Amino acid sequence: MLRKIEAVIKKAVGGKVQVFVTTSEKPEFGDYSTNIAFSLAKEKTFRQAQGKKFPAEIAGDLVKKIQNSDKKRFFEKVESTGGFVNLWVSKKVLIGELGSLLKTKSYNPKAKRLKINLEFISANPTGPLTMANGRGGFLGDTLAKILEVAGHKVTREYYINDAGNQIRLLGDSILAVLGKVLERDEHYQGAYIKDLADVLKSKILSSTGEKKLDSEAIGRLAAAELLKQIKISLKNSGIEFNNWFSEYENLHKKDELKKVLALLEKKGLVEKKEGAVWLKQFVIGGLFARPDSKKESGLGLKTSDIADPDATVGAGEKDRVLVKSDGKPTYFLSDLAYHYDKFVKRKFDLAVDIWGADHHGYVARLQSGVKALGIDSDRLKIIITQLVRLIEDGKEVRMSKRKGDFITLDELIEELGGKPSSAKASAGRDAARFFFLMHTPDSHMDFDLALAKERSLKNPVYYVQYAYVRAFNILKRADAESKISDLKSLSKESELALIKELVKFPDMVLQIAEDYQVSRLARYAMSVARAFNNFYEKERVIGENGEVLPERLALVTVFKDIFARVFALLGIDAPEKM
RNA sequence: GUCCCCGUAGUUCAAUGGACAGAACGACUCCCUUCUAAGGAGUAGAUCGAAGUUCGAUUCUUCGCGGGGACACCA
Repeated sequence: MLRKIEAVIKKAVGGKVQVFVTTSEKPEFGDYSTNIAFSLAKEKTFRQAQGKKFPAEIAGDLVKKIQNSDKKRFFEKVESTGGFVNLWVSKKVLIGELGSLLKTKSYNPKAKRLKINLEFISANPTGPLTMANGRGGFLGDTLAKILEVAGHKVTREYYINDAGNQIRLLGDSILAVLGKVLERDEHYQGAYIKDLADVLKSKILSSTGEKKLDSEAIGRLAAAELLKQIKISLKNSGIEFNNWFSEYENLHKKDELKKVLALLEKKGLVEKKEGAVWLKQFVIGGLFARPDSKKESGLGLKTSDIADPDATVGAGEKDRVLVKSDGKPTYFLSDLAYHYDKFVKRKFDLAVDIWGADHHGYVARLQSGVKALGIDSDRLKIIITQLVRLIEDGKEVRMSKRKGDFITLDELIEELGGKPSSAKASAGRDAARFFFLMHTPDSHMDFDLALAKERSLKNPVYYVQYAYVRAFNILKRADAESKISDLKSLSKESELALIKELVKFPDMVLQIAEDYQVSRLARYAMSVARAFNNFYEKERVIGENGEVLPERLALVTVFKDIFARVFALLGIDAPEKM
């Protein structure tokens, strides 16, 4: 819709100006508005042609131009106030838009279809998924769905760190429980380690001689076991993946790390010193120099949401170890191999990584490492989700995965709604999902579990779902057919307001696919629900004698259809009763 | 010490550089002979401070002041 309006205005105004239209926040400023007069006032060529004018004057001229060229009555009203041009779209256009919206599932048929690798959660298989993993998980899952309906091909990937120190440590931790090695401070602790020891006990104790399992082998067995549990948690949370990428199987076993190392050596970017192999960060003149920090990223992402490599590269970045003096590769090297695999071997146009805040210092390193491999770092977007702090009795509770002291995702869902196996399973999932999706990843959230539990009935998700239930009930009771064209006879304020809100849906999807601000969708759901509840209170669809008003029934039908799509993207239930 | 994120209503959070800074919860007033009141209508209530850029700054820049996080031959 935004693009259609922009096109109409551009045509009316003529010339080559960029036209940006936004939805208006207040009814007196129309349905949509544009600040084009302000931009024109500054424009050099415009000044030369028309002389210096104030925005308000220009806006007045634009209104006349638009009115004169709008023969088909696209707009019902065009006004200017304070330099803004405010637009009221005609009912005919709105209804036409809704009609075509109902018929389509793709909101951007003309879009360039990008092949996107979206990697999220990727929690080490050394313990259950935590509440914090849920934040990135819900974000990734919904972002993937939005990118898909916006026309892109998305691979949702979980990177399994099943190689390296932490796997040996996991195996060691289990041996410690079994009394085979001494307990150490750095061992993973918590009840789940004891459970794993029980499960793997006979396998470990029966292995002898040549086939005796070492820490790493045990760690790998344990990791596989934990991964099974992680997959169950993901299923309960409604988070889907379609690719599981094992570091061990796909990179280490295939010698991909060595290949990437050889590539870097060939480029002369590698140095051996102090018994280790290093990646030199500043060897190519200007390669990592700080470019214009104000430049827009290709996707129009907000720099505050996407860690900006240019902000830190050059300032603190230094040589980094790729291979340790004991001959083992660092995590950095395997990450480079992993991203080389994404971009070069699997040919993704774009890789989006969602990481927890504890990794944000790593962003610059990986970005410049990817650059060193000769890959345009604009193709790698890293989204950082800030920490979720758990508050209890007004004080922060420190969570540590290693110490086994944390709230799992399963526990969170259960607290908010009921056991995953129960009939009300989806309630907790929906409450948790909506809660996290409402907030931007930037916000440092304080999460008081007791309060969340107490307030779970006040969670906005129920408000949103309740609106859907109301619509469903009307349709069930009415038991009649209606057509989109029936909408024409609607004229009440609450009816038109709802139509205008519904029409925004595709714009919303496309905008999020551009700027990744997923929280907009949750907020949009709330405002649509509000518009519907308002309509519901004021106008009856089924009269007191049971007669059905077809035009209102049509509106309810459209609402239910679009709302179901919003729910699907958010990954929450569209309930028929509550 | 260096770097990153955050600072908005009593609370938890919103706001592509736009108009009178929005919601939810909480507080206070009203509204159930009506399709589920898990609802609707209304009232009160906020941009950490100081400069700067701009026609216009919650947003961008710089400097303070608070809170959180990261700075390994860990992952």
